[in-house]
Amino acid sequence: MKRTKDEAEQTKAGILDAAVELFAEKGFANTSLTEIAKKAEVTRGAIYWHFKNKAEIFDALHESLFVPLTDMILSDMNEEHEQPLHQLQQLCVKSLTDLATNYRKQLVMKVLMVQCIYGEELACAKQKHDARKRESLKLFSLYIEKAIKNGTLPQGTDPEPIVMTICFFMKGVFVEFLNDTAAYDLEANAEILVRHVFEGILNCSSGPR
Amino acid sequence: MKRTKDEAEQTKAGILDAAVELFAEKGFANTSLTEIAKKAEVTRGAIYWHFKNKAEIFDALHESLFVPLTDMILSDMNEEHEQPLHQLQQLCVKSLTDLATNYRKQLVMKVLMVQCIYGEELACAKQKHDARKRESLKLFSLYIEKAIKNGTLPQGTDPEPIVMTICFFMKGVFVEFLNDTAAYDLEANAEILVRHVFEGILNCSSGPR
DNA sequence: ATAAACATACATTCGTGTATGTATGTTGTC
DNA sequence: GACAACATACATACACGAATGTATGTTTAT
Repeated sequence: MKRTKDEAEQTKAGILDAAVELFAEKGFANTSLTEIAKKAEVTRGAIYWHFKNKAEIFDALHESLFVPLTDMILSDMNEEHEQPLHQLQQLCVKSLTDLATNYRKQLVMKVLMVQCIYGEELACAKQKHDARKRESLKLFSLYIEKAIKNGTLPQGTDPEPIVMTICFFMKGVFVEFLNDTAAYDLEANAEILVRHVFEGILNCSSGPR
Repeated sequence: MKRTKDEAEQTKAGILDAAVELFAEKGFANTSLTEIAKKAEVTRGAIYWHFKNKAEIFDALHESLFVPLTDMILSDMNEEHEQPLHQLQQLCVKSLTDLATNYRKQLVMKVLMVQCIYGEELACAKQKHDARKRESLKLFSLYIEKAIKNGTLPQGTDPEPIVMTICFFMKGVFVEFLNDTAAYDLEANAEILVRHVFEGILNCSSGPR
């Protein structure tokens, strides 16, 4: 029972859809290929045709998300802004509101950030994940250094604790929000939350106690 | 081969030690009772004697950690402080430095916060976990409301976004630090990090832009 | 003696991976 | 444009190991 090429792509997409929902609900390790097949209304044969194994499904989800993300950040970097800190601040707000309004992204991010454990099986995915993180850390540092040269932050400021603060905070928001999407109105509060942190950084650097 | 009572308690502790290290390293789901038994130099029979199943080992680890924690917080609450926000700030710093200097706590917290997935198997533990979280959320709110009555924060301030900010931030620090303990010098940076956030809250509430 | 504190052995389930079957789309050829 | 030849897109069936839970054996403290 061979299908046409379009139909095949459709079943592959269906498998991914079923997988991401099950992963997000029960976790990667607690989801079997049998369950995925059942939800996608195919057999395990179909899954093994399109993917090498369960880890490759995970990889496909991972890849589907991070390609558009890096594009967004890079295009933002190109726009020279006279207030680098505000630019970074807006980037943070944007990524939060984006998350809050994009259901698919919520599902995938939940799988990647809270519903999986990067052990042996996902070693390959973990490497990519860490690489992405290092990239964004560098980007953050760039913004901060720009702000120091610019004069927004005082000369001689150490960028590292600032980057750490922003990073940790953003991570916390992601994890907590994804853990129970209905518990917080992230879209409404994103700007206030981010402002809290950035005001603190500004205030702390200019006049430490 | 029956052992004396002390010896029995010792083997039970040995099982817990082996379990927490394996859980922290490879994750709860990716660790089998056979591996735990091997590391603890006992057989699975010993494990099933002391624990009903793997979930009960998890539960024991969970319980061992949170009893001292709540004690600490409650004793802190009893000391009436004239600056509630500073009190909360110091509590945050203390819990971070405490984490940074307590290896055992790092292991257990890593298991609880990043190396496990709360599915069916751990439903019981999840309930307790959530209850603890709600408690600490209430406590946080109490501090903030105190600060508002006290005048440290302006009248009419909404406590919720403030609590959210602190919560999210602390969660992020925990998760990121536990994810790679060697990557950050948390003990050295705890105070600066926390100060960033609290300064931001103060500054934001008194004079919003 | 008896029950605690395990070790050993066994049954059973579950998930994976692979091998194979099979029906259908696709392509080249005349 | 029709038909063979082949590749594709799965479904089915089976073999295998791994993990769990339990039943039972064995030793020793009390």
